[in-house]
Amino acid sequence: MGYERNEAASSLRRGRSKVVGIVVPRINRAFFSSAISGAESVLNENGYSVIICQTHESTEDEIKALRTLMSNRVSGVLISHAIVSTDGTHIMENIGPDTILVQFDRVFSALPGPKIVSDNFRGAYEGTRHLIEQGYKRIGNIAGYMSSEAYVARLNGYKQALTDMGMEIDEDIIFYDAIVQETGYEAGKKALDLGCDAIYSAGDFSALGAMMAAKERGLRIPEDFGIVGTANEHFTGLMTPSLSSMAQHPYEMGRRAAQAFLTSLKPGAKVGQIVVPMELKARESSNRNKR
Amino acid sequence: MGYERNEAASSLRRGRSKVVGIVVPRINRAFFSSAISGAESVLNENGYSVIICQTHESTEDEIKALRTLMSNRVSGVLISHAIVSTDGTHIMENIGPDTILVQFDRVFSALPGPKIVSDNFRGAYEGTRHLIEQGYKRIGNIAGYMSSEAYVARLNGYKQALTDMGMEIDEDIIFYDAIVQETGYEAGKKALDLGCDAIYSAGDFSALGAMMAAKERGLRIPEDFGIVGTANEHFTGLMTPSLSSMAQHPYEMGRRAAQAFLTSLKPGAKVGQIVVPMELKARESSNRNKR
DNA sequence: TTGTAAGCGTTATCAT
DNA sequence: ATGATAACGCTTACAA
Repeated sequence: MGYERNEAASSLRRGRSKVVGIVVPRINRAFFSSAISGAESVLNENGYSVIICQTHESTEDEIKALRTLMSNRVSGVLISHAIVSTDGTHIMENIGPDTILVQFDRVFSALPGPKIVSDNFRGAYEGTRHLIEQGYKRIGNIAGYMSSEAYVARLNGYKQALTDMGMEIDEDIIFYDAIVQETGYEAGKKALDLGCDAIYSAGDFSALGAMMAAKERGLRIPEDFGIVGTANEHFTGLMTPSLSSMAQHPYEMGRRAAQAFLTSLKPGAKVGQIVVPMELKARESSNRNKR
Repeated sequence: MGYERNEAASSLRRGRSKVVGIVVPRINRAFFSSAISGAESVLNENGYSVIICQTHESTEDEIKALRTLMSNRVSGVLISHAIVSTDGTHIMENIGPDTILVQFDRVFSALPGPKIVSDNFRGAYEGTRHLIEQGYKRIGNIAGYMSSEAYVARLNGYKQALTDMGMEIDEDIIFYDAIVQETGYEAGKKALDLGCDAIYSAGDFSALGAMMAAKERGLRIPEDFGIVGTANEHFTGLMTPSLSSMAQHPYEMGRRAAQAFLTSLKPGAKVGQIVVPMELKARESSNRNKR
């Protein structure tokens, strides 16, 4: 009827806006843009708009984003924290007492509220076991930052798989803080120097770097050297050889995060931790038994 | 001083919120997420928040998104329209008279306001000329949807290059409405049947499909068949052979769109069309003169 | 059931 | 210059 609703007036009166804030390190990262996409879809269906903030992996920007969202009186915040944020106190200090906080992917388990995480332990476990089953004998690990619980879980999954399959854990062939292509390349070279014939990497870009290192030494993949990455980035299926990877389900995780927010809206309803399974995408880089 | 600003009250009073809406077909597409990332960066620096809406390539959702943004009294809208939206009347009908409208990438030149576009004509021209210079003799074209001015420009650039280099334009080897991998694959097969030894594609995914088709027939790339795509998607540099592509600059375009909004805020200031150049990334798939 | 009035916090305007 | 006041439009509580 030609009438146009004014959300600002509504928000002012109710003290809450029909808006949910999403805080991520970077929007233009496949994982996060898919998660945002999933969250936006279910929130829109339920009458909520979405404000996006990127933190550029800086704790300072994270605080700024939270402040902005608070002054917009958002009903909820879905957040995946910056890798450098080592604990969640700054989050608790900058979020309103009745703003619903949902963490996803990178979470602080000490903070209250719903958390949506990949089954990082199991994923890393399966990725590593897959390599062992393919006959690789000395499997290195490119680990991420130990400030992130997700990377800690992946490291533990890797270690557990080795133990369960009767292999030794050798700290020399675990490469910390390596998640980009360059650091993966360096880690790959060191791993080769130390006699590795395979690597499980907690990231795809670092796995790509390790593959470059192996190719550079003239090794055949997967015959001489096997690699499994993590995240199932789009490029993994397109390269030659294609890169095996533990797939996460970012779109689904975004949807779950949004749903967790919606159910938390109802008084009394409590959502705990939701674990989304990971899935082995076995491709050429680890398929020694081809044919 | 413990005081927390209420943007809702401010928006109500001023009739405008310090928020800009961004409307794109899909957030989780490399081009758009980078453009959003760029826009968000400059808007945040200037005290604006960003509300993101995806239209899923549907005109209906596009209208819904615009309505949501209007009820939030956003100061501006940065939009890249759905491919099926054939004209911009629905945009003009659903946007407030004093909301600043900025179009980017997919634009309707009939609509008023700033427009940020890639130099699609020049880009396609250079991509095609590059193939000719590499010695390919019969160059097909995978074109997109003619409802989009960007794809029309790319088609025209392709034709102009042929004409300028003294080659015939053959409508039989121009494949319309093909922008995804499957349609590119089909187009590739037909192109081969019709004697093409190269293809310029208006998209990277369709170029990938065409490459698959050529590989399937046992052709060597680039010796027997050359390919240039468009958009410089991340995977293009990682595949084997790597795919030559005309790069767009989405992050930069997002920044420019945001800047256009900010300058339009000043009364009297008019921003017209901003053309961002494209850049040839010549890789293996078209490099016949290797060595 | 339907209707009326007060008040949310900011900002523009007007009076001091 | 500084300070008081009214109004933005919606929601909710309360009255009819």
